[in-house]
Amino acid sequence: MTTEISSARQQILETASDLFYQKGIQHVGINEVIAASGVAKRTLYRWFPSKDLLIEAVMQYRAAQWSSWFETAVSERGNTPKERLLSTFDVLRDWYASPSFRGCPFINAVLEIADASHKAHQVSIDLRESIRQIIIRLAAEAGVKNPDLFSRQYLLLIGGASLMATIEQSPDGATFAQTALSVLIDANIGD
Amino acid sequence: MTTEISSARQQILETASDLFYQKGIQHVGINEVIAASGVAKRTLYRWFPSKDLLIEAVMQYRAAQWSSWFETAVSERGNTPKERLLSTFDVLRDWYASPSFRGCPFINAVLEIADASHKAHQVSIDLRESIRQIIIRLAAEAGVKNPDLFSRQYLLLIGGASLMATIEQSPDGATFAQTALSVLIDANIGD
DNA sequence: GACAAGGTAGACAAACTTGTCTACCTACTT
DNA sequence: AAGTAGGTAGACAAGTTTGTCTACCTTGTC
Repeated sequence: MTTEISSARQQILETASDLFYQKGIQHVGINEVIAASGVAKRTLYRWFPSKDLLIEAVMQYRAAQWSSWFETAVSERGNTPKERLLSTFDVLRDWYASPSFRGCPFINAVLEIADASHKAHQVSIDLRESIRQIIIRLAAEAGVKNPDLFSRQYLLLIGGASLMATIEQSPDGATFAQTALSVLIDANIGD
Repeated sequence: MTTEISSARQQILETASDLFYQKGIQHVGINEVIAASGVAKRTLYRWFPSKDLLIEAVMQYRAAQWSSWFETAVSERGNTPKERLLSTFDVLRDWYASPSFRGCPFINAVLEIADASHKAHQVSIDLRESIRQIIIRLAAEAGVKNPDLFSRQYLLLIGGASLMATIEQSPDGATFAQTALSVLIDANIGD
């Protein structure tokens, strides 16, 4: 067997990830994933005993990818803590403006699945918390007085910007958020 | 026929509205709406020739209700323009804290339907615009220098707060947003 | 060679979904 | 009375969805 065949699980995961994101989790059935990934149904169920488990695995896979991407992109921008904070919305604006953007997959999943007990819901909560921890660190470095409150306000802005990008199909939310964030930073430094 | 029977359409609309909101649009089939509303299938299809048309009608119905409720609640609070702006998040916090809260129906619908060409998507866009117009008016009254930008930042905050309430099941996002909004107001007045 | 692991195609089946239709009823208007 | 409008119960049907299963293949290990 070649490497390709021994990575059927990976192929399924990536294919499902793309399809779920592009069309919506509830709009893509497992037969579509099978057809697009080129694996047999037996194989899919061998690795993912149910659709819910596939969804969960996909969300975890995407969360790991997104976190990695975000941390890397942010760390490569800005020279000062404040710049780095603001640059996060430059990173996001690029994402929102990309042709394949179809919303934040972690927000999408929670609302599409509409079940707070689903494991994918917890993945979203965990990801938000990891974003918040990044922001707390950057905010503290920038001398923000209350990094905890600031990080929660940050989550509001990032959520709102993502929604604006999704609903109004405009990446400008990132710029509005950046402007607001700059005001919040200045209001919370130096007093 | 009694009044009750002549309002079958209204009964369907209200029942579907509740079910779609509580369980998710894609998770409720028309047979469930029929069973819960007590109308015949023939009657449902008489008034709503397809599920999509029912969804559209429901979203329009909810948008009218929501707008009315929001305007009224806001107009009854605050004595100054700034207070009125901030009070919007008091109104929203109460909503987020209510037992039946399950997210913003207009955000939910867009993400659940996952089709930008669906009429319900436009309903959400229009509602956001109507919120924005309310905020532009209040902001101008408060002396905010750039009501347009401010109103867009407001949309970010209201979207983010709704998501926080939905995903983290915490109404505190409204408080964080209120704090941020207060800073934004102060930073945009008087210079 | 025998067995295990991982793979293939796709048939099968129960349940669900949306929408169409039959047959009938009630109340109102002309 | 006849016709219209709005209503009832629910059968029917095609298509979709998730999951189970049959039959077979390839590769690697013992």
